Amino acid sequence: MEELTISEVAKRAGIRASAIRYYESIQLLPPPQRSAGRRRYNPDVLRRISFIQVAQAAGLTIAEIQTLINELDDNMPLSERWQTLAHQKLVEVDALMRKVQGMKMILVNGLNCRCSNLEECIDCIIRAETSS
Amino acid sequence: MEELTISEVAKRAGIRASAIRYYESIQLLPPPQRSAGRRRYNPDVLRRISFIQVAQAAGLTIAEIQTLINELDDNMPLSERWQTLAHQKLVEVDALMRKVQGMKMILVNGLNCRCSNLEECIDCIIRAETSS
DNA sequence: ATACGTGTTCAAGTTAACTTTAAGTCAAGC
DNA sequence: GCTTGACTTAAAGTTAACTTGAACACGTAT
Repeated sequence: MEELTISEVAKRAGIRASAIRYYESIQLLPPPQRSAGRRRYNPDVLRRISFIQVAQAAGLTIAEIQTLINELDDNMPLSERWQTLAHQKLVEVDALMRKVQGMKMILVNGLNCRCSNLEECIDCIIRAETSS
Repeated sequence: MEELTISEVAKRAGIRASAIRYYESIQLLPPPQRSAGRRRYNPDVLRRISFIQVAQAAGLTIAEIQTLINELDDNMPLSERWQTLAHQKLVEVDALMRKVQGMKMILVNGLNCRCSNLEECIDCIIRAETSS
């Protein structure tokens, strides 16, 4: 079992060493062993980091990932906590989706804009916006 | 022509007075007249603010809205500048849309998760993620 | 011995778009 | 004359998720 330096872990995970130290400082990663003061990581840490990355990609905040991982005193199984969060987050993500679609509509309207001055254009854009 | 106080403008526009002062400080809004030191607004300012709000809803940053409004030395017509920005922004918004869809997929997978511990769940989630 | 590369900690900086706070001004009502 | 409420400014604070900087330690190659 080869131990990894922090920069090796960073490289393999595709993040910066400073991010790893930050995760450790907020208890998202457990403190690793040290050799001459330097961190030495078991390759298992890479799975942990992958989890963090997937959770972030799903829209969970670091704070939410923390409670997901660290609430050991809570006897709810992990899958249940994950599902609870996934449920909440799906509501947020659906709202986000609608917002992005709204953004797109405004922009597409903007592409059809033929106004020559600000006053005119303001009315044109607002008309397009409120009529949709 | 009734002039409005800053709090009346704020109320009608649905923003805070501090936001209006901020917009003025960064030249997004022109400095209004003063009466006894207090700002007095022509109701026209409400159209300006609507424009800012629509542009923000379209995903433009304040900096982008600034260049859109304030680049008067540039002889490109407003509609053209707006279209250039809309074009760029549509690319970003499409990327955002794909990201949000990715978020949703991860979350829906999460709802099917039946893992009982972290190790198992990490693998389960990452498997679902990488197989999609 | 010394320079180098990589590591360490802790505090402060980054970004956007405002908000909050502190300290002071002003007109009107009592 | 004094209180009240709305206003003014400039500077500092907010949020998330890190990054950067300063000052120092360590082991290895020269």
